[in-house]
Amino acid sequence: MVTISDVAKLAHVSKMTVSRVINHPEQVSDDLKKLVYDAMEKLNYVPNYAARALVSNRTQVIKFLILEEMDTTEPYYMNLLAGIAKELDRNYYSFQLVTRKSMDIGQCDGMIATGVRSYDYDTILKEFSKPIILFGQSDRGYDFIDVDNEKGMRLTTRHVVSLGFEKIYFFGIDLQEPFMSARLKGYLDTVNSYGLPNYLYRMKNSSRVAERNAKEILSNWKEKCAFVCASDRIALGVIRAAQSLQLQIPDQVAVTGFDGVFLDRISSPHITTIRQPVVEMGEACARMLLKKIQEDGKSQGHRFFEPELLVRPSTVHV
Amino acid sequence: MVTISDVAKLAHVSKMTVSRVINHPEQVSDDLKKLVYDAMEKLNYVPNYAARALVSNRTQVIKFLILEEMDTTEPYYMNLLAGIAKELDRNYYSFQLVTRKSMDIGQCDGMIATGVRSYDYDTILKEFSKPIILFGQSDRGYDFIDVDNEKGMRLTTRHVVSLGFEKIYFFGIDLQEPFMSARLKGYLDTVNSYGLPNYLYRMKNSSRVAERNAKEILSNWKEKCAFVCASDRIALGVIRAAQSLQLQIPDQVAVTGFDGVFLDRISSPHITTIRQPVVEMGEACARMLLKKIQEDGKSQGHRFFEPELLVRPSTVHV
DNA sequence: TTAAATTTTGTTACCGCTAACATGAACATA
DNA sequence: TATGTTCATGTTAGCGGTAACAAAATTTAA
Repeated sequence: MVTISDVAKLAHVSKMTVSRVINHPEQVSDDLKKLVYDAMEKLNYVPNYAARALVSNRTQVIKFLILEEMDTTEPYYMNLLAGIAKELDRNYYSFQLVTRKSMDIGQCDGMIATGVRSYDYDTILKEFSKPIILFGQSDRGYDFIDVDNEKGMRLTTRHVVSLGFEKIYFFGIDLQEPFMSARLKGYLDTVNSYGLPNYLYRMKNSSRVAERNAKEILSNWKEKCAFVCASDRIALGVIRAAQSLQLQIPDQVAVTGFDGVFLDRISSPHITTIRQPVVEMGEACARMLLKKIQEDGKSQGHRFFEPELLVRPSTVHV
Repeated sequence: MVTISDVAKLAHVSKMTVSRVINHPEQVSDDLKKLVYDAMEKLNYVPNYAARALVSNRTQVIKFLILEEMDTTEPYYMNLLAGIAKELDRNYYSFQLVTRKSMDIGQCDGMIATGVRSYDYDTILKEFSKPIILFGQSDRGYDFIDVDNEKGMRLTTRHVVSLGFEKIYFFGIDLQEPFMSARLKGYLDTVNSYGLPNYLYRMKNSSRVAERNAKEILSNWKEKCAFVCASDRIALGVIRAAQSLQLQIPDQVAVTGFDGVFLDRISSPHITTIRQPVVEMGEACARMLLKKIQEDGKSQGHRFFEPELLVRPSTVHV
């Protein structure tokens, strides 16, 4: 293994100068810097992060806490994880994937938490003293990253309005959480602004439940209608309901989802949905957390990502 | 932060004795051991893994290399990851999620690789000098973990035979890899053993492609037939094809999948499939890798997990 | 009883790196 | 020329832990 001492020897400088070149290059003269860089290159030097972690009293580990039941949300998280991983790699951090049960195991420099529900604040999050970033909007003053949920739902609702639908059902998730309130608001504001009536339904985020509910509504179908759903999973159920009742998609029934991760493309027909740039959001989470760690826990605020409407055959003919 | 020295002071012993209690307790007398344990408890001592990593020249990091396109396989990997994470947590290891591009970034003590194809051996794997475990069977002498693919396919094929189907299509994935050969063999051996003809199709692992192929076959449907598919994704396509042709599932057309992760339950009807115990397999991967690291790279052989047939409405009435 | 062997415990040095301080050179000021 | 002031570089010590050796305590053998 090549160490800082090897580099120092080859460059005929002290270890400290090499260390400075790496961490505070502005303090070193250009001549020496060049010598050191050349030596590093020649020896293929790679810093030892365990040593650095030891001296700076850090771990180079961050935790990713998933508080939701994972199998209801899997495909979504894999992308998020990929984004987080990408940014962490770049900074020589590694991560631990933890759940409620395993979150206390081992040390870390900070945490990204997702699937946080109201009741988690007092139990899980309060205990945690290291920097933390939430994935998913929060109204408790925590730093977070999320897509602009309200705007996303405005986009889908406006989309079906523009297609001439006047009976527009909202199929939401039965959670009293900020992201759902925002999506609901996006729907309500839009139908109100067009002077259309609203039809609110809230249910478990499950394709079967959505299928059942949609079937009931559609069983005595009379006029064309649209379902704007709070998730692709729910949209999937609605599509199946319409198909089993032999209703034409998208002419008699139009359906929109939310997320744009995986399920929208598994469905047939593909689902018009709001794409969340999940990978980029993962990167942003990691970046924000690393910055927060570096700045000694200073609050980083929040950031909403721009939602993107993907128009697909569940609302329009190709 | 509580260190080994704090414990030593409280227990009135040397640092070394504390270290020994942790790593080689058999070398310490019971009296001192008790003193040390009490002190550790009282102070809530947690070892510093960066320090340990430094002195033992390890990183406490393992990499998880995904060589497949991730969005074709996401749901599967999330579970695998969960399993790996669980076992690593227990051993105070963290991990890095890497791809072809990022695999050289940072150090590690070993790697778990998945989605490995024939051409990867000479390019990616040969370069890597640390212990490595493959997820997915291999015929190149690498240590690996997989489900018993051959047996899994025997189970689904035998299942549809037992339901009275005599025309049984095999919808495989167009990859010349050991796992596919094994699944194919499981199908062929079974139909042969019953004196039934075989019908082989191989295609991209995509529900759309499968849908198209199945539609062609089913468009002039005459007799009841079954499709044993090499993935749930392909099975999903076949089910959609049958439904769009108004064929009754499971009476006129029966369908089985493979994997039992996520997609089997997204489908309607749910898919009869082979459940792979993916979480446990992930744990096993991690355990095997840690053992290999500990034993200085010694070969660990391989392990096949038992596949489990899940019977669902895509082959039988509920 | 005493030397030798064995077990238990302590001391030292070092893993690779960096903060804090020490030194020395270059330049400005009086 | 003597005396600060900067700036660039080197020296020292220590982060928390463990291997290797040394010393002390105990057991065994003669």
